[in-house]
Amino acid sequence: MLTPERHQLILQLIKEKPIVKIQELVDLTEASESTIRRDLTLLEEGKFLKRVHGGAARLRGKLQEPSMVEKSSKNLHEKRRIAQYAANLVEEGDSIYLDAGSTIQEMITFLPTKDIVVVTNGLMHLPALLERNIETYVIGGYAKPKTNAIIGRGALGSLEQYRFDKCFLGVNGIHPQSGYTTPDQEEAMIKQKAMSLAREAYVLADDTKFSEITFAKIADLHEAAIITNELEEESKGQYTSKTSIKVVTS
Amino acid sequence: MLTPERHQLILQLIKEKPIVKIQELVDLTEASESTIRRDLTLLEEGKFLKRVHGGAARLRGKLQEPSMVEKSSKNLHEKRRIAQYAANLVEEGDSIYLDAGSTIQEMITFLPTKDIVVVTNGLMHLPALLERNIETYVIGGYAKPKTNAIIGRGALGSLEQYRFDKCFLGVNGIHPQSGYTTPDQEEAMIKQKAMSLAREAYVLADDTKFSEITFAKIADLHEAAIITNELEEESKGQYTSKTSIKVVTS
DNA sequence: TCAGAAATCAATCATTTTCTTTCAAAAACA
DNA sequence: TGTTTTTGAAAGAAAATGATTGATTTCTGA
Repeated sequence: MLTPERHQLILQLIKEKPIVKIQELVDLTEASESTIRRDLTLLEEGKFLKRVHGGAARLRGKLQEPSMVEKSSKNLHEKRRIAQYAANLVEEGDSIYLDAGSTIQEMITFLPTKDIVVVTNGLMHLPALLERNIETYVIGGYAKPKTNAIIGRGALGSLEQYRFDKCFLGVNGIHPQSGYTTPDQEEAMIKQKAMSLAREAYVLADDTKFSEITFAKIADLHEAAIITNELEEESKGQYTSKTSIKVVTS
Repeated sequence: MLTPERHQLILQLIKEKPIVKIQELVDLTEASESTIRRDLTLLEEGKFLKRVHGGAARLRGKLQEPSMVEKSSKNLHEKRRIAQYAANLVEEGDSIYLDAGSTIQEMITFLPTKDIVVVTNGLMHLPALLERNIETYVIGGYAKPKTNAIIGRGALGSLEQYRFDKCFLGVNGIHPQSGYTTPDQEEAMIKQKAMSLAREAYVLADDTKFSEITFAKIADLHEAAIITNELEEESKGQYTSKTSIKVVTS
C-alpha cells in the first residue's frame, strides 16, 4: 500500500471517529506498527490530527479542511527545529515572554505545560497556548492587523507589569554592526522592553536573517543569545544544517 | 480504552449529571479506581470539573455552556437580530467597548468600519475585527481558557487607560432585584469597570436571560439599557419576536 | 458528642503498554 | 548500476495502568 493511500485512509477514519487506536490502523492497513507511527508523526506535523498515547485524535475546529497544502518546506522544518531547541530551554517554574511571529509560534507545541507562565503580545499564539492549558497573559494595546501583534504605548506600559526568566524574540535582521533589527519601529520598542525585563534573552533566527539589516534597531548582538541553525560542511561537499546555539557576548 | 476517550466519557457524563461517583466511572470505563482518580485529577487541573469526596462535580458556569457549540438556530437568529440592532447604535467617531461572549461577537459583522475605535477583552473577537480592518485595542491580563476572555487585576488596570462613548455587555442573568449577574466574579468586575468608563452602557440579552440569577452581580438594572427581543402577541394567538430596546431608568 | 467502622484518599511500586531511536533489509528511483 | 526512500524489527526509554499501603475523611450508632 502506497504512503499517500495510507494517509488518506487514516484521515478518513479519523473523520468518522474522534479517536483511532494504532492497533486498528495496523490491522486495517496491514502495515507495521513502525510505519503507522511514522505516518501519524507526519500527519501531526501537517496539523491534520493530534497524536495521543495509544493512537491519534481528531483536531478540534478543523472538521473539514479541503485544500490544505502539505507543509514540507525546508524552511519550516528548520524553523521548527530552532523553535524546539528554544522550547527545551524553558524549565518548570519559569515565566517567559513570547514575541509575536511564526518562528516563536512553533515553540508552543514543545513547551512544557506544567507550572510555567507565558506572557505574549502575539495574538496568533493564543489558540495554541490555551489549547495546551498553559497559564497565559496577554499584554494590552493596539492590535496591529498585518502581524496580529499587540503594540503601541499601552503595550509598553502593560509589559512593565511583568518580569521574565527568559524572553524569546523573533527578528528580521542580524548584523555585526547594526545588531538586531526589525521593520517596525513600534515592534522594536516592544522587543527592547521585553528584553530589558528578562534575565535571559534569546533571539530565534534561521540563517537567512544573517547579514540582513532592516529599519528599526532592537539591540546590539551581545544583548541576547542567538538560537539558529548553523550550516556545517560535511564530506563530499554536502551541507546539512544542525540546530545549535550561538552566544555572542560583549 | 485510550486516555482521551475516557476523558470525553467523563466530561459527557458530567454534563448530564451534576455529580458523578468514582465507582460509576469505574464500572462504565472498566478502568481501575487508580486510573479514574488520575483522570479526575487531570481534568480538575484543566478546569473541566471539580473533585469532591467520592467523585467529581460539575463546575459552576459550565452549566449552561456546552462549549458554545449547541445553539438552537432560533436562538442564534434572535441573537443576531439583537446584535444587529446594537451595532446600529454605533456611529462614526465612536469609541466603543465590546465585552467577550458570543452575543457581542455577532455585532462585529454589522459594525461600521470607518472611524471607530474598538476596545475589547474578547480574544475570540479579534480575527473578525482585524479582518474588517477596524481599529482595535485589546486590554491586557490573564487569558481565561474557558471563555477566551481577558480578566484579572491587570485587565482592570489596562481598562483604566480608555474611555468609551458606548459599551456593550453580555450577561447571564437579568433580575428586578438582583440586577445583572454573571457566573464569574472576575468577569463581573471587568464588566463593571467597562460600564463605569462609558457614557452609555448597553446589555445585550435574549429573553432566556430574564428572571435568571447567577453568581456575581455586575450592576443594577437602571445602570444600563437592555437590548432584547420582546415577544409580542399577534393575531390568531401566534407569537413572533421583534427586536426592540427597553430602557429601565431609576 | 464521641469512638469505631467504613469509605475514600494520596502515594508508591511493579507490571504492562506504548514510544522513540536505531539499524539493516527491501523497494523505489535515477 | 548506485542512490535514495520506505519499511520492519528490535532495544531501551517513557508513559499508563492497577494493586497495595497507610493516612484521612465521612458515616454510624450510641
